[in-house]
Amino acid sequence: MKATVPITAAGLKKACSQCNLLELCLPFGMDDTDLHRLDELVGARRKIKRQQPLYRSGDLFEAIYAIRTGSFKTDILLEDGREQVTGFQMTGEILGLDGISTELHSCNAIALEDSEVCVIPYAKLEELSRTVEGLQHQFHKVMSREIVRDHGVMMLLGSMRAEERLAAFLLNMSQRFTARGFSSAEFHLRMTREEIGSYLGLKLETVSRAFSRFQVEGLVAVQQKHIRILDGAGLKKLIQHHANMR
Amino acid sequence: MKATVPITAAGLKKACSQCNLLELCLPFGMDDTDLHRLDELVGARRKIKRQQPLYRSGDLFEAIYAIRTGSFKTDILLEDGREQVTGFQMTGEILGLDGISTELHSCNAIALEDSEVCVIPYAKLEELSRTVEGLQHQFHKVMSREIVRDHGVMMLLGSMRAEERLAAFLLNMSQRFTARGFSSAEFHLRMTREEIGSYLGLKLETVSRAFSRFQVEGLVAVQQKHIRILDGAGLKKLIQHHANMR
DNA sequence: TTGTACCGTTGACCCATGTCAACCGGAAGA
DNA sequence: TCTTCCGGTTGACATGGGTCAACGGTACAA
Repeated sequence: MKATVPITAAGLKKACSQCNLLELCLPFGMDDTDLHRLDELVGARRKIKRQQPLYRSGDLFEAIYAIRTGSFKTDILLEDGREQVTGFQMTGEILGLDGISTELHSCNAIALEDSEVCVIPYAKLEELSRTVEGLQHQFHKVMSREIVRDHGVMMLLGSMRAEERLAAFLLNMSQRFTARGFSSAEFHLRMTREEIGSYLGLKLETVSRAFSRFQVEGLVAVQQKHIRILDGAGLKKLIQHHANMR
Repeated sequence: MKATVPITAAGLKKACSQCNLLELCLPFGMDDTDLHRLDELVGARRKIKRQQPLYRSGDLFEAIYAIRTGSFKTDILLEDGREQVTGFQMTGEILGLDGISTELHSCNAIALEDSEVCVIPYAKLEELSRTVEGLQHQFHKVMSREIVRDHGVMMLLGSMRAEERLAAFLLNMSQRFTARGFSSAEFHLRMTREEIGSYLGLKLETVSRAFSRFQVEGLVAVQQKHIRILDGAGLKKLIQHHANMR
């Protein structure tokens, strides 16, 4: 099923040390000497077409992936067809950490647009991180950050109301676009209302209505997937001042 | 605030290699030689009284903890007072992984009963796992398992109805008691209805009502915190066959 | 052992969000 | 360029779970 995926093999050395995603990705905080040793780590790049899976639940786990271009969603499917989107990933972020525990992937990673990832063979990563302290430390931080992020989502899902969830989602996206050098106020969402809804534990109609209400209240300008944040402070207030609900 | 916590310092060597929680805890799957090297890792034990924090959000991160006896909850507090319980932990499970990313803890860990933990200084753990492959690998698995578990909770919170959530919770508890050599059918919950509710994204009344309904339907016998599972298969069906909801 | 505060249960009512349905516009493919 | 279909919006209505309140039992502290 995932057989004929193009591997742009590549003797392209200097994978990490010359990558402009440095500050966002695995090598963050590593010094120059360590950094150059990282170059041997990245095996190949892989291009994934929009809507195609990078890996699927049940696939053998062999590598983690760093997103070079594009974006992904990860989701879990229940037997009865229900889907839960567990996250959206942007450039520089790491995919596949779920596979380490059982050596099988436990979720699907689907490209939201044509994308490219760096393949980081896991065995190599463990080996190299035994001698390169900076890598070891950074890798642990990446995993821990994922855990903290997930706890934040649990907070969203467990204790916030529809509008608060959407506000938190928009602020989070804005912040991540900013970190990548894009506008914090204006951006293009790559996912559908349904995918946002699944992520936030809401139906797509509820997401759509919340967007409309935000628009009416002058908090954001929404045109399909194009979002312009007009009052970020207002969005923040929405999250904080809804005391004693749920 | 956490100043006067008793540290049962201890020259008690053989911390891990003689611990009966071996199969559940960090050393799982490590061979004898590696195991003995682990003994140097566990610095001290620490006793925590019921309702007391092992650590709090914002505390400096220095160590992770393995639960020797007792149990804990982890939670996040929002400024406005809302609480989200992000997990319940039992013997052999690891606490504190959230702290690695920022070197500050990002949640509170509160003892649900008088408990004891093994303190594993993080710097030492990183150092040792650079030479002990088995430890490195096992530690990564523990972190990854936490990520997978969190995704499961997101599934609960995002796509399941109240009774499904509670059924999933009970089955999960049952399975974890079984793994510890206790009855899978009869156990004592250490947390309140409110804490269960917070974890499952429900109000305590809803949890209580769901328990009552399960009782009426002959799925479980509930007497306060004492739970007897009468029809585990029935609980499983509840989760799976509620197709096309949410 | 006794007292008490907390925890759990239950009922009545209400509201946020889900459900179902109709319609519209734009992006992708022919 | 044309066509089609998917994604998004909006309305009307249904309902699961939240809210508020009363009460009873139990486990913990003194």
